[in-house]
Amino acid sequence: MFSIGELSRRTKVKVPTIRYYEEMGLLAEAERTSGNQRRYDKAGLERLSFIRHARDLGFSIEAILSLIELQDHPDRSCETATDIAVSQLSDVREKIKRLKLLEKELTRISKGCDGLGVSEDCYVLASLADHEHCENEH
Amino acid sequence: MFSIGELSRRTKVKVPTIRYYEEMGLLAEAERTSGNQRRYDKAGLERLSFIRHARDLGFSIEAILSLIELQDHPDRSCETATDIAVSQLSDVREKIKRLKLLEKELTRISKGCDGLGVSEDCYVLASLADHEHCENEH
DNA sequence: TCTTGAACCTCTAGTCACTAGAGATTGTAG
DNA sequence: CTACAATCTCTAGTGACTAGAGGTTCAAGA
Repeated sequence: MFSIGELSRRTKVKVPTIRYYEEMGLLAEAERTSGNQRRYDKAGLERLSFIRHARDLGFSIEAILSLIELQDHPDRSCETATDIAVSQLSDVREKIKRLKLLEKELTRISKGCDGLGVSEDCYVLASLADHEHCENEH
Repeated sequence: MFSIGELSRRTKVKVPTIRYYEEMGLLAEAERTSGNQRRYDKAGLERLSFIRHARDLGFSIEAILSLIELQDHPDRSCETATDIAVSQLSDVREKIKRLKLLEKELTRISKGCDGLGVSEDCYVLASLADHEHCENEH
């Protein structure tokens, strides 16, 4: 059994975030000492690692809740879990696509400027003001 | 002179968002009719287009405020504007890098599942629980 | 001129996923 | 036994909006 601080150290999840996850129902309510402090065991550590990993992968709290519910009802099909992962994947791909367009435009914008003064028609500001300069939609 | 709704239509920025931008100091306080409704002209339209474009590119409200301040003091060097754009660009590149790693892992995860049931050791859940499965850091 | 109803106004509260701080209590090392 | 770090609960703040309540104004048609 270890404290919330120890759990935090082991999982790299901040203490207030752990309490927040508990409040959100991602973590079961922890056991308490006689003095009301939370104590955790291996199971708690594993569940928090799961949550942390899923958050790192960009899953929302809500999606993680579904995943956890699934874990707690192993009779159900795994399809839902796959669906959640697949939808997450398409989200990620969409984001990559958008960001690449932005990268292209930002590269163009930040290259164009000679640093001589805004009055000399700064390319950065002009580019942002005028969408016509863009080579792609966004 | 046109109304906030018309401005919204032309810039594709929602009405409450326009009011929010005004409150945040991104837009100057609009002129008002005798009945207290906002009226805008070409200058307002251009500034809002600028803001919208910058937001689309992922610039924060704060960054946009700096950019606007720069526009209002054309005596200053353009370097700051370039700096802001360059830092935005490196943010974007960092995000792309991270997302590509996630894409890889999510692809691996969502391929592994046969949909036969969570009890059969669902690959999605197992992968999320155990970081060791990852082929890369994150 | 009057009426209708869409568009406008302000204000407060909610969203997501935390983060920060106050003020009180508990656990533990020396 | 004493310090003091760590914990507790609670409230409020973050960013960039979004939603809703309840009231007012504008503009077009009769």
